[in-house]
Amino acid sequence: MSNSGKEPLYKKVVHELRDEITGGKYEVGDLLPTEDELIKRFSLSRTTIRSAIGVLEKEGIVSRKQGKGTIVMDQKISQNYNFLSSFTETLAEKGLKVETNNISVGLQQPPESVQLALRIPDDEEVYLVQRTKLLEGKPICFMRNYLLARYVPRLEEYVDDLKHAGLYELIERVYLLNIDRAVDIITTYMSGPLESEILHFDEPIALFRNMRTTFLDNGDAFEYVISIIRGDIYEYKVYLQGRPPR
Amino acid sequence: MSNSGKEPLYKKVVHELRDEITGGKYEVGDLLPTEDELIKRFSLSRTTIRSAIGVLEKEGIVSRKQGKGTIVMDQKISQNYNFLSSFTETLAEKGLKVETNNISVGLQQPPESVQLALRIPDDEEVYLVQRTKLLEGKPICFMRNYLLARYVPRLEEYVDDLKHAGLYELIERVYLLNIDRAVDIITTYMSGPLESEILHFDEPIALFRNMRTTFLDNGDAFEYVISIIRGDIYEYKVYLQGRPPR
DNA sequence: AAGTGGTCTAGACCACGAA
DNA sequence: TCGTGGTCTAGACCACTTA
Repeated sequence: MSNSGKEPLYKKVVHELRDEITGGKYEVGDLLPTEDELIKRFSLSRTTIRSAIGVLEKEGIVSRKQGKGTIVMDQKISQNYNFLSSFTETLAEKGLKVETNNISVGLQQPPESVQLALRIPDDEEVYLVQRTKLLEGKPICFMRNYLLARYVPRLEEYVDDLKHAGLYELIERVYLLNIDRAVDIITTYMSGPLESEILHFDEPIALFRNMRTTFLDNGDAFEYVISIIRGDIYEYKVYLQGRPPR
Repeated sequence: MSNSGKEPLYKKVVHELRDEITGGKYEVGDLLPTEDELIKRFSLSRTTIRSAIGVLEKEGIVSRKQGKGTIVMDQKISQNYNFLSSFTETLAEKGLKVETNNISVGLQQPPESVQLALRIPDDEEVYLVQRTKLLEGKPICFMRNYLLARYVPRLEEYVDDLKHAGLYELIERVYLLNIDRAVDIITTYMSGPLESEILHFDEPIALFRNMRTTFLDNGDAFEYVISIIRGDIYEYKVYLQGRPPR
């Protein structure tokens, strides 16, 4: 396999094999071609082929068994869970369109809980971005993002962009920051009057509260987000693989 | 580095480096020794060192940057989330002890929702295991596990073991099955009278409903579990890393 | 016994980041 | 420019599964 473009060879193998698997060339439980066969087919070394299969295994769409082969797993269960996606992106994958409403941005002294989550001193300023997410015109989610101000100077000038683009997209495009990991803590509680008003429902319902801390690729905490989500509409999918280390 | 024992060399490197990181030898944001330094220290090839660092990266406790080095991330955020743990194991990690109560086991024709989740015909029998989990003597969780009967024959004979050991432990020890992945779907709803009675609370509260489908390492669905969990006590932590493929 | 994936070596060149 | 991690080769031997 020649490499005229810039993409690494092992990634080309990943793409080709993933397309074949999701395209239905193999049934669930089928064996992928052996490593030797793939070496001949792509004219690549074993190391390269193995690193490609390693990517597919990490994504959960194949499983390797010594002495047996590489088994095709059910791709229905191995969607893009557990990757860092925004609320909008998650629903877009299901073919649902999310709009943003009632955006407000302001510079703040962070409350203590946010200082703790971001591990910052109490004189470090943060931006508070508040907005409502609508699914098919109806409010489904209310979000409060606290962002470290020193990373996103003059954020208020970009409010209009937020109406049409995602916050993460803005951060990566305008401020050239690399967000690559986060921790979500998900709890649930019964709605009160404020939630009823913000999300436009009448009877009390169960709500998700998602507290996310986002980290940059240098290890610094960068953002703390509290999302209040209608529990009667939304659900979380979490993909679990392997036993814990140790 | 000699290999007198059976453990692969790269895993020894993983253990040694992980111990150093969690033991506080490096601060968050510090650089790990370069690959060349580790090659000399362990007297191993670059490939082996890199595969060890790859494991640590997958666990989220380091992050590699081309041209810069390998950065130590905050191990507080990289606990054993997203690995396949039982309810009991998850709480045990926090130092909490969970007891099991009111166990019942029976052979059933599965309801349609379970047939769908496990992808089995409607004449395939399943065991239904029901039980209550207690945290410090108080009910916190009610679980209904549907297990494919052909994988766990005569399960009812092991009910007494379930009082003291976890279900997964029993399955791995007695039936020699390898469970290696699962999908959780988490929703929330308001409790009704039945939930109040089972979990012993008075006022209506918000509950988690966790629907887990468990898969064996051959790709077959094996078990479907519905857990009802008190939302005022429990929380989920999900560790997210990297952007989705494609 | 044969065939599979798992581990490991000793090199090579490339792409990126910082000085 | 130099040092870092990223990719890749062509081999070797081992461990596990199946027949």
